[in-house]
Amino acid sequence: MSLSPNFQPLYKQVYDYMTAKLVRGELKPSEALPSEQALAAELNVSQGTVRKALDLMVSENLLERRQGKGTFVSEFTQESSLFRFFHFREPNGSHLIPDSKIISIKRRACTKAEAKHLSLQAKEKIVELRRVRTLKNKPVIVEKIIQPLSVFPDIDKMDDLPNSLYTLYQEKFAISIVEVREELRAVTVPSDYASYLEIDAGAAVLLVERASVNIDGRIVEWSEAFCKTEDFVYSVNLR
Amino acid sequence: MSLSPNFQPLYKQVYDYMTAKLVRGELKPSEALPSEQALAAELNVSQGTVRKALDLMVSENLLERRQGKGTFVSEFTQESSLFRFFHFREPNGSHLIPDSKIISIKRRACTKAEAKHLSLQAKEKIVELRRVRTLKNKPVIVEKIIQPLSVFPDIDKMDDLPNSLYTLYQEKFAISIVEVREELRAVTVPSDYASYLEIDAGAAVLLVERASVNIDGRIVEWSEAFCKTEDFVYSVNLR
DNA sequence: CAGTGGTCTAGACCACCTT
DNA sequence: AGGTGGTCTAGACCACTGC
Repeated sequence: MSLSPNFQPLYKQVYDYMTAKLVRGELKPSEALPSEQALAAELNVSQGTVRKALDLMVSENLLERRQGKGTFVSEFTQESSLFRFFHFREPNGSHLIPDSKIISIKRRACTKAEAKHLSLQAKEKIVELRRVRTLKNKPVIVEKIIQPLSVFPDIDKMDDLPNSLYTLYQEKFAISIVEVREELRAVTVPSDYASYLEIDAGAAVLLVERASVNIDGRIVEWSEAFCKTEDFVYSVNLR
Repeated sequence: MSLSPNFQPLYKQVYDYMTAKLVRGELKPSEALPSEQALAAELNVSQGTVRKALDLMVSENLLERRQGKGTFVSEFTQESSLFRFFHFREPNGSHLIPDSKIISIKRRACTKAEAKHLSLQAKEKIVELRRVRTLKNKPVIVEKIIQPLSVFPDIDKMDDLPNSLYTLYQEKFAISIVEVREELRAVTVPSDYASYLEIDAGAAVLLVERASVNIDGRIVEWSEAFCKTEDFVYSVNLR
C-alpha cells in the first residue's frame, strides 16, 4: 500500500487514509488497528508519523489507545462516551440518562424545512419518530426525530428501538455520529406537548434543535426536543 | 533552570512550568515565548519535548504558534477568539456581539449561594453588576454578574466598563478566563426583568448560569443571564 | 517473555518570516 | 541569510498487557 502523492503532510495523508477506512466501514467500532510499527511498514513512513496521525484521530474521539494493548476504533456506545452528546443532568451534578417511550412512528415525505436541514431531495421519504423521555417516572423531554429512509432503510419496521439511537445507528446502519450542532431557545410549550410533559399550557420549556453529523460529514438526523428544565438542566463546559 | 524531579513525564513538567509562568503573570498576553531551541537548552530537554509541551498548551488555547515568527501567549481578546465563550447568534448563523448598557453597580456582602459558587468566605465583599444587552437597539439579554472584590479590587470604581469584560479582566486584573461552565434552563421572565427585555410578564426566556474559570483553576466570576430567544439563539457545536 | 503504546532524543530538511 | 516553527526519521528505553 502506498499513499497518493499530494502536497499534504505525510501524517495528514495517513490521517485521511485511516479516516476513509472508518468511513467505508472497513474498520468497525471496538476493532483493533494494526500496531503503529505495522502501519508504518505498510505505508512506508516512520512510526512517529503514524503516531502523529493517530494522535489526531484520538483527539477527535475516533480512536482510543490502550497502553500495552493497542489502538482501537472508538465504541461510541461505551459507558465512558455515553454522555458525550447528552448534556442534560440534574442540578446537583449527577448524570442520569432518562428512559424513553415511543409515542408514534410515521413514514412520510419530508417538509421543505426538513429537506433543507438534512440536504434532501424534495418529497424524499423520511421517518418521524416521537418519544417521551422520563426520569424517575416523571416526563422531562418530548422529542421529534427526523430520519431519512435513504440513510436508515426500514428503520420504522424494527421491533424495538433502543433508548440510545446512536448505538443503533452504529450497529445496524454503519452511521457513526461524531458531531452534533444544537440551537437552544426558550419557548412556551406547544399545546400538543404540554400533556406529555405534564405541565400547564403556557409554561416555559427549553427547545433544543439538533443536527447530527456522520463521520463522513453528512447531516443524517434532525431533531427537536422540548425539555422541562425544572429538575433537569442543560449543561455545557467550554474551554 | 532545571526541572523538579517528579515522576511526571518530562513534557508534562515543561507544561506545568510554562503554565505556572502564565498563571503568575510572568508571561503576558501577546508576548513571544523564547524559541523552542532556547527553551530546550534552558530546561535541559530536547526540542521535541518542549514542542510536545507547547502543543498541549496550544490545544488548550493558552498559546498560539505563528510559523516563522514564534510562539505567543494567547490574546483572548483578539477578533479570532472573541466568540470563544459567546454562544448566542442569529438563527441565520451570523455572529453579532450585542452592545451593553449598565443598569446598576452595587458593592455588597455575598449571599450564601454566591459564596458557594465562587468559593468565598461568608459575607465576603462582592460587586453585583447588572447590564442589558441590545442588538439593533432591541434588548436581548439582561445579566447579573457577581465579581469578588478580592479578585477584582475596586472594579466598581472604574470609569467605564467595556462591552467585553474578559478583556478588562486580562488587562487590568491579570485574570485569564480559560473555561466557562454553563447551566441552561427555560423560565418565565422575572417580573423586574420583563421591562428591560420589553416583553410581557410570563414570557419564556432562557436562563444561562455561568461560572468563569481563571487559568489557575479558580472560579472568579458568577453570572445569570436572562435571554429573549426570539431572534437570537444559543448555539453549540460538540465533537 | 514478547508485543504494544508512551516518552525522549538528535539530527535532518522544509516553509515561512524578517532584515 | 539567519531564525523560527513544521515535518519526518531512526533508534533508544520505559510501562503496561497478556501469555
